[in-house]
Amino acid sequence: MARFKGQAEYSVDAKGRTAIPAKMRSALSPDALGTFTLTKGFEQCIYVYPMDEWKIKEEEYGNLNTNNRDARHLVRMILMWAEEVSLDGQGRISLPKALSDYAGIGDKVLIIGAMDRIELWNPEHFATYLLEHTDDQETLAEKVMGS
Amino acid sequence: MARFKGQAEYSVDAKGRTAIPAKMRSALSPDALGTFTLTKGFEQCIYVYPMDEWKIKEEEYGNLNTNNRDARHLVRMILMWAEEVSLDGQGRISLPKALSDYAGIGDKVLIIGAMDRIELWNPEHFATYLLEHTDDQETLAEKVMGS
DNA sequence: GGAATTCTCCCCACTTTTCCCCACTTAGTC
DNA sequence: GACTAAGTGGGGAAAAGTGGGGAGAATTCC
Repeated sequence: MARFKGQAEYSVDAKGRTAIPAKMRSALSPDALGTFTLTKGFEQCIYVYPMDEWKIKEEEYGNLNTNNRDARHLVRMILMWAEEVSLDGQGRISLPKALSDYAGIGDKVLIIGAMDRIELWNPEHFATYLLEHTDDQETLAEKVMGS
Repeated sequence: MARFKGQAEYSVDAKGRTAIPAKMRSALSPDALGTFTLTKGFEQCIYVYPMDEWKIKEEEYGNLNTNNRDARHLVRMILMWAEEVSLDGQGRISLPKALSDYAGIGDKVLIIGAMDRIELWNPEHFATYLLEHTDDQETLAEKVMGS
């Protein structure tokens, strides 16, 4: 499993391309073949899954019971936004317009490593997000991992 | 498990590099391969985990369910600050800018051994921290380890 | 159906940063 | 007091990030 971490603010050029940090590229499994699936993330960001990780997610969605209205809806919502992109010779990907609109990404993007995925944020949105979630780490850690 | 101890005030050069004290380097497990993961510590310092220790932490985060809002936030908060660095030929690491900004580290750094991790402090911040936490060791020991 | 436009992708070029290596200074040891 | 190891500083090659040109495919418009 890929383990992404770290943060970086990169620019998005006029063609809608942005580089994936070298540190994260080197964390990629060779199975990913330089291909990612981008999709709508929670909290107005873009999730970037390496191909191999995405396969696992896809599997999970495939196993949901499609007779369940909520499951059906969830799968639609996730898949309709999913888009496959590949690294170019310079280690960049190009952001699909629908997704960068959703995330409000202009000419700057904040790239965050979050375990099995990379997240792309509008830097200002992220700052706001941080202000709205000020729970300190100790409390959170206790809530989530405690016991 | 590595057991770091001791303290030292070292300089940070113009390129943002700082040496890891030889005493601590020799306490490293060979499994760490001279690689560390730096991350945001409590009380405005930087935590430095040898790679082998970090792997254990990472494993825990990887098992969290990212469909849970709090878990998602926790993973972001921790991993976005995590950065992997390696010792150079002279036994130094280079401090990522985001972290040295957070810790307010300029051209001097206080290096403290703290069991399984090393901590990096702005020397003045640490002095202030000491003044603000004047409970004497006996009282503390009783509070924490008593009974 | 054909022409024009747009879009995508690949390649090249430039700038900045990072990393590796060499060298000097200081401290500690025999 | 010389030798060895530890800490500090800097030069230069290599890699990473950024921007843009141009060929070819796809789309649109007439």
